[in-house]
Order: sequence, then C-alpha cells, then structure tokens
Amino acid sequence: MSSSRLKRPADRYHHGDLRNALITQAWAIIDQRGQTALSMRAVAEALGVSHAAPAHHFADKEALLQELRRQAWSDFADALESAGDAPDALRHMGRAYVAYALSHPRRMELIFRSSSSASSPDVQSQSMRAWTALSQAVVRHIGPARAADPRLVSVLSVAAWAQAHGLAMLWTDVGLPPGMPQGAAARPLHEAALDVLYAGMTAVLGAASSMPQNSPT
Amino acid sequence: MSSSRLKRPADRYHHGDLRNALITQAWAIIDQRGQTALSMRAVAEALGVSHAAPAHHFADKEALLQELRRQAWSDFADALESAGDAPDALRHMGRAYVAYALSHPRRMELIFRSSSSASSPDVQSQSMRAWTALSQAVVRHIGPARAADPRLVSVLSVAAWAQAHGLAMLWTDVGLPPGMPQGAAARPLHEAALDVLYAGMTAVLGAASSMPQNSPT
DNA sequence: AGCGGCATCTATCCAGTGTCAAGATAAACT
DNA sequence: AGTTTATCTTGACACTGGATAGATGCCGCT
Repeated sequence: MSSSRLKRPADRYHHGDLRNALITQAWAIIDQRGQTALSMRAVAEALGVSHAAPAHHFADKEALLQELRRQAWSDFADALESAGDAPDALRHMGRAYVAYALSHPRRMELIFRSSSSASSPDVQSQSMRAWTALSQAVVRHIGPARAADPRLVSVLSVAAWAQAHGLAMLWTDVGLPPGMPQGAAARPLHEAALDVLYAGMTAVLGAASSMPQNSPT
Repeated sequence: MSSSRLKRPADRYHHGDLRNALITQAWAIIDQRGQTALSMRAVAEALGVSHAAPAHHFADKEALLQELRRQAWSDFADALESAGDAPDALRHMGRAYVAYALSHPRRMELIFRSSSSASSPDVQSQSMRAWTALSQAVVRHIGPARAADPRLVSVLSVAAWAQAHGLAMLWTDVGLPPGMPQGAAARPLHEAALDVLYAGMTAVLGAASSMPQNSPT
C-alpha cells in the first residue's frame, strides 16, 4: 500500500498503475465517507484522471464493487481464520466476527449488503473460506465423534454464524434500544449473549450424545 | 388500500390524495423491483403526475423513505406483537421474525439498511414497539422473579434478537453456503438453530439460579 | 354570489451520476 | 523504423434528485 504512484505524475498521459490506484482510492472514499459517496467520477477525479478512464479497467461500477467485495471478503476471512488458531477457537471466532464488524463497519456493508444475487466466483470462494473456518471451529469444538454427523455440524455452524452476525448488525447497524448500554459499553452484553449460545451448544451436545446419532429432526 | 383514486382522473389538475398515492405506488415499486428501482420520478410518472409534484408532499427522497420505513417497522412490529400472544411466545416470536423476513425481504432491506443514522422519532417509536414485544416475551419466558434482574433480561433479549436476525439475514441475504439445503429446505435447519439458542437460555437460567421457575421446553 | 389567499401541480433549469462512442497519446511489439 | 495495441481524453446521452417560477383550482371570507 501507499505506493509511490497513487496520484498520476500529472505530466504523463498514461497513469501506469491505474487499476490498483482506483481500488486504493475507492477504499479511501468508502472508509471515509461511506459507500454511497463512492462514484466512478469521484474516484477518477481524486486520481487526477478523466472521468471515463476507469471504464477501461472496470467495465461497470458493479465490476469495481465486485473487486472491492472480493477484497473485503478476503480480509474478513483472514480475520476469522487467524481466530481459528486459538484454543477455544469457536468462542474466539465469535468475538473476532463481532470485532471485525465493529472496526470495519463500512466494509461489512460492502460484504453483506451486496444485493447478494450473482456474486462472482472469486467472491464466492472467499466467502467460502469464511464458512469453512467457522465449520472447522465447530468441528474442533464438538470433537471428531460428533462431527461425523453432518447435520449437527450444519446446525451448530448456522447457529454460531447467525448469533455472531446478528450481534454485529445489532451493534453497528440497528443499535441497541435506548436504555441499554450504548457503544463500547455494550461489549459485555454481547459477550454474555454469545455465551448464551455456547451454553446452548453444550446443552444440545449433551442431549445429542444420549440419542442415536444422525437422527433427523 | 386499493383506493378508488390511485391514478389521477387525468382530467383533474389536482390529484386529491397524492401523498397516499405516492406511498402506495412506492411500495408497489419496491415490492416488485426492489429499493434501487425506487425513484421520485418513477413514482410520479406511474401516477401520471409531473416529476416535481412529490416534492410538495415529501421534501426529500429521504423524507419519503422515512415514511416507508416507519410503515415497514410498524408492520414488522405488528407481526412480532401478534406472535407474542401465543403460548411459548418467545419461540413463536423467533419463528415470526424469520418468517417475516422471508416473506417480505424487500421491506427488511428498508427496515435495516436504513443508513441507520438519524432515524425520525416516528421510526424510533415503531422500532421500540418491536423491542418491547421481544423483551416482554423474554420476561414471560423466564418468569417474574428472574425478570427482576434487568441485566438478565437485556442479555437474553439481545441474544434472541441477534439469533433471529442473523438467521433471517442468512436466509434472505447471504445465503447458506453450497452443500447446505437451500431455499425452503433450509427451514428445519433454521428451526434447529433457534432451538440451540433456547437450549442455551434454559441452561443459563439454570446456572443463574438453580430454582426452576416456569421452566420451558 | 364574487373574490382573494393558498395549497397544489406543471414547466424549466441545474448539478451530478453511469455509460457509450470517437479520437488522441504512448507504450509494446515486429 | 512502422504498426499494432493498450491506455487515456473529450464529448455526448439518458438518467437521477433538487430548486425555482408560474399555472391552476379549491376554500373560506366579505
């Protein structure tokens, strides 16, 4: 980052590395002023380049957004994966999920408010990394024997993802209702809410172990 | 709804009920083609009215969106409240939450992707209705004695909200990863995930005070 | 009844956006 | 060298939201 040639040398007709410069500048705009402030023309102007220059590197605005989304997913997956190294990986990952959303709220918008439909394969593969990191944490958490039941793994993964995601959205987007602690003071509340889920997981495991495995419904 | 005067009589200069017609038409556009397709001019044109006519009833596009958001929140709060009447209200409410998101995905966008900041008091009061419905369900679920602990109520409410919201987003927005059941087939998965949370709640309750009160499940 | 105030709607204009087509420039290749 | 190709500029179009000035007709007042 902070390459020596983000802004065009001004005397040169060709920028030289416009594609990367566009992406970097787009991130700068998003992180500062949010996704709605991102426009092709704004990015081009900030780089001292004509308004139609980006078109040669990104056919659409959507194409640019796809690349940004891919990078954001990749970054997000990195955060989850590195949390998977810790002992007590699952709980650690839940915290990492919420922490990431809290420190990169604009990127979360980009990641999840993506109009969902028709993501590029690149984006999908990055999001898949995040999912497998989560599933593996679940598997390690419940042990190999129980992990033989794919349905159990699915249910717990979905539950863990939903809880982390819901907490993150509640924190960054929706906001806790008045009367509850706001901002950083809400942290213990979220920790406790995560603990409720983990308590449920151990409870379910206890119930599952006394039952025939792989039982549907 | 379906008032006799949605479209202007065409011979009349004054529409007569333009404000309501604008709202109705805006909903039609949103439900059909999504929020991005909503433009002031499109609404006006669909009603056979000049593109600047809406400005007199809604100062901004944002003002129109605020009214739509208020209605969406109100509708959503209704759904939660009516779920609160059932016995086993909390579980029923979680299902209602997810079901609402599933049948009104466009409205959920409007409700939650609201740019969050600076909601009007009207919107806030409607969202407050949803929160109190949830909190009351929690209170009824854990019984009056434990409900005396406001922190416990907060934690469980946040956990329940997060789980329902996360599941809803996972279903409508993000999508389960390939390999897991898609679409309507994902329903039992979500039900099971909700059950994990409820199991956690009873586990936490048992730990908080080992005297069962109105024990669920 | 007539008349005037005022809410409502229309007609224009402006700034900003994404996108396309045609040309200018420079780098790369033979 | 000369030609080809990638890159960037210029200019245009269709769209958006927004502001302003004027036309229209409803409603209350005398």
